[in-house]
Amino acid sequence: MDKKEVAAVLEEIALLLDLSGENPFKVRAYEAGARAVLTFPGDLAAALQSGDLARVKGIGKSLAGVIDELLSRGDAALHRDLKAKTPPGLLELLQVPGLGPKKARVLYDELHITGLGELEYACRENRLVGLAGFGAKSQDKIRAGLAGLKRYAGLFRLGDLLPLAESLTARWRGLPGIERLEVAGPVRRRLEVADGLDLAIATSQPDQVLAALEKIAGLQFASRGSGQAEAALPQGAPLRLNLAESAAFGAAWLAATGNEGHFRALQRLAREHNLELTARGLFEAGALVPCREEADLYRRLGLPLVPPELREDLGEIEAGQANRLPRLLSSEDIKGCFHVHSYYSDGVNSLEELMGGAVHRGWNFLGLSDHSQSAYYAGGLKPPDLERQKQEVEAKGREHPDFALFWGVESDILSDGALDYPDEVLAGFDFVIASIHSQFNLKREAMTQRLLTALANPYCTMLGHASGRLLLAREPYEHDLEAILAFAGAHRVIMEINASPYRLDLDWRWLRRAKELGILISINPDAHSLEGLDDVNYGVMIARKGWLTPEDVINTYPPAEVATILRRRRAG
DNA sequence: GCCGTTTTCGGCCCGACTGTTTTCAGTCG
Repeated sequence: MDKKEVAAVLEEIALLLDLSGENPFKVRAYEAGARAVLTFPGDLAAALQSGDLARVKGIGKSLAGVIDELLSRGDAALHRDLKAKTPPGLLELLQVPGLGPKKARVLYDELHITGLGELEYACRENRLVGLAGFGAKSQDKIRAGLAGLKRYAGLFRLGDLLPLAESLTARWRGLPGIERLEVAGPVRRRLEVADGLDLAIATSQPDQVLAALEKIAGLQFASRGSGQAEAALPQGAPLRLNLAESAAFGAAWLAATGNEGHFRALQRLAREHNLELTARGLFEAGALVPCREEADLYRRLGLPLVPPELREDLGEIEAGQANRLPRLLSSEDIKGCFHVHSYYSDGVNSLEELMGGAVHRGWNFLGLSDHSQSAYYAGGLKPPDLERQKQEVEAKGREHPDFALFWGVESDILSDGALDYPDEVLAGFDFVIASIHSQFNLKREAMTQRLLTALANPYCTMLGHASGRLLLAREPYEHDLEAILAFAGAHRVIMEINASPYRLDLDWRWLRRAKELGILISINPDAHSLEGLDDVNYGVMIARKGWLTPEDVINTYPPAEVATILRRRRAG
């Protein structure tokens, strides 16, 4: 077990203890232990052996024992026992917004509810009203929460589907009968959420391929039509296969990639050229025009290859005809990033490690930004912590003169729009990311005003995760994004694409508008670990989807120019 | 369960909001 897995078990123990009504301080001890494990700098097993782990704050005798069990056997008796005595389905209830351990426990004890379906039924029967601590409003809130969960059912984040797509294609390429295998569908178009995974396969033996996949991957193809087959992946997402002869692969891949509007527009264009385009191929007077590549097909229609991210029927065909498709940003253009958390707040790595991670990725700058003081739950930095961090940043700067480490902060935007430190403290940072992390339920007007007040602060360099959404988990707060973008454009406030696959916020649908307004974009991984730095790639996908070029994105600028841009904003 | 010590037991404990209450518990970030 690695640190992450150990910490996850400790967290689940905390949750299970909480559900069983244990002493809240004991619960907190396991939560703190999980954090301590996650942020422990060295090797866990070695530290356990040497006794170093027992000296870590937050890890006492009991936790050290549990960790020992986890490392040596892969599980722990306490965890097993708690799971055994917790009714299955009780954990599931905690997904519902507004339902925590206490209330979930009441629902189980009083109504014997152990799952979302039962909970929904109980709400319909009006049975929650009258339970201790429940009333009409809490029942309504739970019902709304359940409806929200249902709305998300059957949808999956790009951040889950894309790695899955990559591992499956890597495994299946080269299977007998498969001449070519490519990702298609919304995942290839880099939509932030999708209803499944589409693959396009070139083969002259579709039956043999499907049989091989059934055997090797344990798939059961529920439907199997002409050139198509569908199965449920073990991970829960539907897998749709589109099979075609190599000579028609271009059309099959294009059709399977979509979107529908884009493909239909191409079909219309084909008719204008006296051609017929279907998922089975491109035809001229009934005869197949061989197009193995999508590019062949676009060329026949008088178009350059439209990058898959742009295929949303949002003017990309017209732009292609006018030869005005943008030179899209790519991961190779990235030279660094902002919005990285260290172990000073809720990240797990040291400054040295994070800088190493940046260098390893071929970057030459990094913008460190831990949480500000009001973010208690995330270990937000008080002024003395800032002083310590500043000294370390300066020391690192001297040690690594070829690398630019910018010192910043992710400042909470307080409810009145103020930032989380006085101006004289803010003035000490190289940059400030202003973000909302609490009080999400303001009315649209008040929330917009709050955001505008924050942006009007000259020390606010950029706005973090503008909408506050969590994909498939939390809707955006109410706000007038047009007004916010207009202000940002007029006052040179940078807008973040939060590249965490849980956020992807700004939404790509607003990026062309942002560009129109002259806004500079920063692709921010919101990294809490070294691996988190790679989330920049999701930001690049979203930027491409929003037609952005390297010039639109601060991550592509050399460090000296970045520094100038940061200073310029302050000068007003 | 952990910590710290005036050392083996008492304290730990953010702040806002909501909804259920009649002074507070639960939830959330």
